[in-house]
Amino acid sequence: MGIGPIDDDLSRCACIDYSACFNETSIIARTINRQEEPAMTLTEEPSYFPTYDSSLDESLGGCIHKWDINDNALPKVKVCDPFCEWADGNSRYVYTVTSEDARRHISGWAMRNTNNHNAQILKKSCLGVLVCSQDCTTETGNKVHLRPAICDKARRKQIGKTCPTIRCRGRLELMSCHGHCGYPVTHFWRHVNSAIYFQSKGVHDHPRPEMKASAEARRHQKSLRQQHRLMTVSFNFPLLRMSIDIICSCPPFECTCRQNDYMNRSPCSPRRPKSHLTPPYDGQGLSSLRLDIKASPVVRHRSDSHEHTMGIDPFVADDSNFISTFFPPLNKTRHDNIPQISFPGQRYYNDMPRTNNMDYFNQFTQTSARDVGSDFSKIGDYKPFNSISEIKDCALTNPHNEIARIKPEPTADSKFHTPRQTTQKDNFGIPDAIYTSLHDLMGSRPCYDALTSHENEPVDFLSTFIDTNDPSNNNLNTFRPSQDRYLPGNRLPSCQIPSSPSQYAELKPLRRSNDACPHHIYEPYSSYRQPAKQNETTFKPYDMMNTFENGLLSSCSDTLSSSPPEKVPTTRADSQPYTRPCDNNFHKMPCLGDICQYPTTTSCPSVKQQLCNHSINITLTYN
DNA sequence: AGATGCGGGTCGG
DNA sequence: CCGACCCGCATCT
Ligand SMILES: [Zn+2]
Ligand SMILES: [Zn+2]
Repeated sequence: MGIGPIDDDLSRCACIDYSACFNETSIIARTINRQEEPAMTLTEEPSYFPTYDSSLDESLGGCIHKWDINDNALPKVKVCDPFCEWADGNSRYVYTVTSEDARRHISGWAMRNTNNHNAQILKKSCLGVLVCSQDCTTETGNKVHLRPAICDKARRKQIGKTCPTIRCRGRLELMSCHGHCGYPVTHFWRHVNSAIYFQSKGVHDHPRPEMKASAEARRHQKSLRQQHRLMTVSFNFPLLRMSIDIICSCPPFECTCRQNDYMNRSPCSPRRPKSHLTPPYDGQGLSSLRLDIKASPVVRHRSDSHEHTMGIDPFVADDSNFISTFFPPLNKTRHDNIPQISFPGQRYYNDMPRTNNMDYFNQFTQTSARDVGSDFSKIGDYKPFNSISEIKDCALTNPHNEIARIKPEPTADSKFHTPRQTTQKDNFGIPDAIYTSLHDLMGSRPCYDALTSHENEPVDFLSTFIDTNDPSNNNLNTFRPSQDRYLPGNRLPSCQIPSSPSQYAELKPLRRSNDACPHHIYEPYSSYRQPAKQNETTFKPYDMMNTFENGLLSSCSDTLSSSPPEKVPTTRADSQPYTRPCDNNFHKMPCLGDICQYPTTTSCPSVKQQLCNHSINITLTYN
């Protein structure tokens, strides 16, 4: 049989150096040869490759097994074979039970389970490979050889999808395997004699699919994108209601959230919002997360890409960072490397007659204030700002303003005084309706960074974190910003527990579900650190523009990633310590330190996990 | 969601 | 009867 010698060589290669001999040419050659072969039955395996075993030499790889997987008794072996991921041909191996790959019946080929009505022998058949209908070549010069999903349903979804190659309009097609007399190549696994016996029948007549890890990584990316789509913003003017959900990204049935009490949430259900941070709007008081925008054409913003998030700084060195983020000026000259983005309500914004973005900001804030009460007069008069600097001046000269420019009328009715309103905190001139929204959205700290633009501004950053009127936060007086060396302008604190300075856990990407958390979340300081050339403005840690571009907001990790990471030594021994309150209430408070570092002896790792497992879902509803 | 394994059932040779 | 194959279910990651 002409096919014999060829496959003999290939099978030996499969044990030794498979990649060196298995290529497209050999596949074609074998395919042609097999087509010239007379028909054979599937049960005549020994005659299919008559010279296979006898031609093997132990010196060529040790493939000397002559048993068949169906034999009643399989011979015991003294030395097990090294695991072969790309077994092909009529190959047989005996693996040790300590081989994880063997235990899991791993194969580079996409093998699906096949019922052979024999519980003793696990049978799998090859699914082939997904190829591009136009047989395109990727930018790296490779052909598209995707791994078919093992799940039938998932595989059906794969077929027909657009080729992943950029600028290729081809569709994914399934190149089936016919390597075993027209049927797919089959693998057999049998656990006996304290070993794992493997046998392959047939020769794959198709290229190898991508590695399993590669397919899993792609699937993971897909899931991340889907998660971003959840953040899609719907704009249906005029009434906007903003609510915030904490979305759990724990794998279903593996939710670890119930182990924690971060943000005082109840145990979550898979794929369901865990809770609403949004205080329910009762139509009486000021709902901090309720905004209003005047009527406009319906705009639906959908973005599922955030590739440009990293390394782009939309916050140029002017003072309209915050405002222009939400309401960018139409004629503003932007940095060349800054992509022009779309944002929710852009059409309305673009169509709005005005001279600068302040008009829109004022209108935005005014209508926001109007909406927070059923009767605008109950809230107070609104004095529009004339400039961004005025906003900041207001913030600086009125560090404990109740609501900048929105002065509630004195009233005995406490229903108009939500904790947000009565809290003496620096809103940076941003009306509470917006400020508190951002405050809640960004876990306080990014909001602070976004709202300040001069590194030497006196700030009470702590007040931006928490409600200091809350009696449960009294002990926060010990919580002071440090003169942190990581940041220009000493603008970021370094969270440290003085009593255990050496017990900081390096935050590394966690395995499994926590891999969804980008690594840069663990290097928050690198995100905050400014390139030297950008010394005119200190902030850029929080990229609100990209936040909107990405569907308003993705997760805590994304909000902390905006600049090209400039590695900063993370030596913590010399960082300025501050006392981090450790009562239960405080642990509910978002804190930059929560993102940065934790003592290993506290429950902070669980919080760390929370930060990775959760994203914030903002829903904007326009009536 | 998808991988993986199990097993009932069907169909054609 | 055998092997391929479909499908649903359960479990795990
Ligand atoms: Zn293609
Ligand atoms: Zn195959």
